[in-house]
Amino acid sequence: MRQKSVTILDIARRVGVSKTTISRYLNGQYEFMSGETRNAVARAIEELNYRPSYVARSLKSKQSKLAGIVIHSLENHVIVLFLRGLCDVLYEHGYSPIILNSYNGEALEIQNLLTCLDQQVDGIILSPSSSNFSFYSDICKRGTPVVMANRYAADWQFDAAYTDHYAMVQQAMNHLWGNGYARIAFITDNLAPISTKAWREQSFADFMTRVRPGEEHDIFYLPPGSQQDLSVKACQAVATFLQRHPLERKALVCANAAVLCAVLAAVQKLGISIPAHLGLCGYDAFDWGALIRPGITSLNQPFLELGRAAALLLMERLSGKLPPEPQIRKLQGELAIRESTGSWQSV
Amino acid sequence: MRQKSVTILDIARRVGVSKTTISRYLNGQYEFMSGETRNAVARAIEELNYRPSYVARSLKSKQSKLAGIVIHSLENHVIVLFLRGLCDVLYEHGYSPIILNSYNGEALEIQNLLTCLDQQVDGIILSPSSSNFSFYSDICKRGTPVVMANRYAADWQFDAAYTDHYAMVQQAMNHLWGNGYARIAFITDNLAPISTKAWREQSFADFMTRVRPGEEHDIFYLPPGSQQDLSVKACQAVATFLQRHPLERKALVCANAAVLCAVLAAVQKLGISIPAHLGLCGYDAFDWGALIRPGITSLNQPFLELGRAAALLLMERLSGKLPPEPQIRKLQGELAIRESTGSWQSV
DNA sequence: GTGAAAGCGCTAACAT
DNA sequence: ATGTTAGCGCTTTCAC
Repeated sequence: MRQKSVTILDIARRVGVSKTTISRYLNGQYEFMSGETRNAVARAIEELNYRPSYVARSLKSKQSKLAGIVIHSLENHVIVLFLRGLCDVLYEHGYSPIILNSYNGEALEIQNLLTCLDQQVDGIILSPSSSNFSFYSDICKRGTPVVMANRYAADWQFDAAYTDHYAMVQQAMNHLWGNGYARIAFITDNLAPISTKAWREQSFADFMTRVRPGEEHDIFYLPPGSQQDLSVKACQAVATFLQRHPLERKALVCANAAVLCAVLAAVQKLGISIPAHLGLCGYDAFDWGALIRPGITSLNQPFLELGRAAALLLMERLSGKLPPEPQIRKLQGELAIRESTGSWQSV
Repeated sequence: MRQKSVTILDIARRVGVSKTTISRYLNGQYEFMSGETRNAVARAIEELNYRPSYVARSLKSKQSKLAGIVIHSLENHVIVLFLRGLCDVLYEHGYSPIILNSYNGEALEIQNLLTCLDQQVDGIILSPSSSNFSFYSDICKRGTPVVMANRYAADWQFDAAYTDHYAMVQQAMNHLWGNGYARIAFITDNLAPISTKAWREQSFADFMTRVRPGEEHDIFYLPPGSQQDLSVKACQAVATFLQRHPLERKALVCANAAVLCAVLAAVQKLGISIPAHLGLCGYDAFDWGALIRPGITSLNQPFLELGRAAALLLMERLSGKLPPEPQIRKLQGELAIRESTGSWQSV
């Protein structure tokens, strides 16, 4: 059975003052009481093991000290870095995160946002499942601050923290091209029209247009589907690419970790040797990128910092110290160079 | 500015009934109103876009629909599986998780538990940072149900969901011994005295005592420290083990993923070939265990199911349908067999 | 079938 | 420096 909890009134009675004084004490307004009562209150709180109720507090003051985290998916393991980054700064500011998984679905995402509002969160960090934002503005009208994370659209009127995917892919392209890979292909999947994925592709296309003006780009799309399907399609893509440019040094840039995995499976199945036959650059292949032989060169998003930045942005917004315009925090990723994009050995 | 939200009173006024009726409607007590009013209320709620406030509700009824998740650490990537499992069933039951990271620290863990109580969560799922439970019973006295996850101690008076590590290690030992590995060593780290880690060691020791009665066990302890330190110590351990039994077929069982990584680094540095010179069995090496060449045989904990089981246990406890005695859900892990424990090729 | 009224634990405007 | 009082939005007892 739930123990009857001690309230502000119990403290007040014990000290022999009114609830107001206790409330003031709790809110640090010590200038409104004598040092004597202040001590007495402190002692009573200690003795009765009193803890203020956030629920009662937020009913009145509209401050729940809760932050809603609505996340597109909890499928990818690296997302935990993002979560940790969030937690790091939320805790520091006395906030607790309510984590809601959208399972990559828009309907659930909306549900989750509503749940946040229902629970009276002070602010929301939204890592959206798509770039469709029609509903988000509705939420915004409710007055709860929203920070967009990991995704971005120029016409959003939201604070946002995201990775500069364009710059990341440029970095990889420069590295590959500079290392003598004359033919570079891009391989991506065809999932939801996500802004950041489009950027990666655009970045690739822009680079190729610059270094090989007028030529068609080697770009491959993996259809949505099971891991199995993906791997079959990846085989075809890799084989096609290799045949298309028999005499030149080739490299493949993967648009994300799932695609990378499919390509790795394909490479193994086809008996292709990396980087001898094909250079390979992955995406978000953190620790395991280094464990594999050969090590996989990878574009790594700064997930921890992304989480930190998003949470910090929310905290700043809640503090009211930010100008009213949406604030943007664009973070740079890192190219971890390993053997898979090394020099050409022999075919 | 926060938009003034529509309350139960607004609905009541619009329909021309009292707050009570609306409240009854919200709680599904339709037997207390005419079908007519019932429809009218439904319409008004729809039209005014009303959403009940969980905060107000929980102030009165002590039901926040919040579950506190206090997790020992957010460092390991696989923990996300556990979280997802939790979320899966919490959402299903209309609960939202507040996730609190203890950063492997007992003080923070206590903080987190208090935060849970402060936020009036209906129940807590605690993945403890140690087996020291003196404080937990205090929490329990407050009346908030607690489910222990991932750790277990026989004298805890808590519901619990955890992996049967003893059986898992036995599985690995049987596999190795059956495959002709005559010398099997166990390598673990020396961190917090965690029940589950002790079991793994015990399971190893019991097996060895059975198959090699009277002989000393090959067991190695890695000291706490940086990734670097770990790797140096792992080198020593591996080298020692190899020298100790020059003529026999040898295998190493790693107590967890961190140790496995250190051993992999050591193996690479020492130029040892797996499984030719040394069989290797990891722990919790999920996807990447299969990507590495050779693939790493691994004992995998059922994290997703663990999360599900813990959450389900909490839901059942909250429903009041469970007998008062602590309930235990012991889950079986799986041995994923790959090349690293394959047949002996040559030395 | 429906409503009035008290109150959950706290805050804050307005006294004194 | 401290108290009175009226809520916050909802639930619930009791009355009609």
